[in-house]
Amino acid sequence: MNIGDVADLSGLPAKTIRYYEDIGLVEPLRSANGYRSFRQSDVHKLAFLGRARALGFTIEDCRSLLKLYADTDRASAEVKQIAEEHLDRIDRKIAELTEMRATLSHLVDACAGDHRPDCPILADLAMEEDKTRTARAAD
Amino acid sequence: MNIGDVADLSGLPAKTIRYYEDIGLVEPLRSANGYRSFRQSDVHKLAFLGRARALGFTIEDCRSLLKLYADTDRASAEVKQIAEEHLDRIDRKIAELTEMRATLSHLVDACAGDHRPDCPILADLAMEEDKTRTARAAD
DNA sequence: GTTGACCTTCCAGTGAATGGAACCCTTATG
DNA sequence: CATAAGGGTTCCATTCACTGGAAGGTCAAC
Repeated sequence: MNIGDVADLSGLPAKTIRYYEDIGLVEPLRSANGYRSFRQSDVHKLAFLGRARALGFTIEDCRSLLKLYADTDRASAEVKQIAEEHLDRIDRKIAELTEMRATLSHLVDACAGDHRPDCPILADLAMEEDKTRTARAAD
Repeated sequence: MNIGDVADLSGLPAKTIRYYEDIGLVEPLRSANGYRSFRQSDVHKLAFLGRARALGFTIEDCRSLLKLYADTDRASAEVKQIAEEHLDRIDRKIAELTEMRATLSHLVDACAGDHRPDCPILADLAMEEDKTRTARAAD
């Protein structure tokens, strides 16, 4: 199969598939004309990668997961550990964003958003000691 | 003030401050010895930048916000718009992560995490049509 | 005069692709 | 036979916001 078909099947852009070959995640064969020739197993691997990436696993995680997938003697504990670490990363990220969101939405609510220059958002960023103090006082 | 003091005051690494000069966010003076010489206003700007970045604004957002801050004829609506767009970005990101989190934690819970090879996480990534089907059926 | 803590510039790398240029291969059509 | 469309190929540059490191200049103290 050529790269275009694989792109359609796996949902990954051809560019990305080439990149994945570059970094050694897949190793398609080559046809006589120099075109990449993907086996069924390559397509499967790429779809696997697509789903792992969609869950936010890093490329290095993906590499490990693929290795574990290929190893029928693996311990599921190894897989689980990777997934749990990733879950922690996600939780930390969500917490960070949620905090940003809280502060920001607070500021947005306080801002008139009209033609006048007075702006609690800027005031907060500038840390002007003002009447318009917000949650940032807790810093 | 030299860069080290400013780094301490603003909480930004010296490297980052140099980078911000590079991309034109601050323009410190120079002493005779070639050292950067920061005015009070530069320190203030850098602290502003630090807070804006901590809220997740992009560098380009920061550039716009600084410009608006300097412009006493601004309309707060302009500031608010930038903030609201950013809030949307955050919300989208949180939603994305929350979905990842849900799927992933589901899989983690289903995985024994022992010495045996059977693993619902890998099964899901490989899309094996199995007893261990999860929410992914909705795809 | 030498140590050590500063400061300088410049170059490379991060993650995970993505965009584009320049060029080759295949197939169909005039 | 020419050529045009629609594949494919490689290689290089760019993204974002820094960060690390090398090689070297400056300054204050001892």
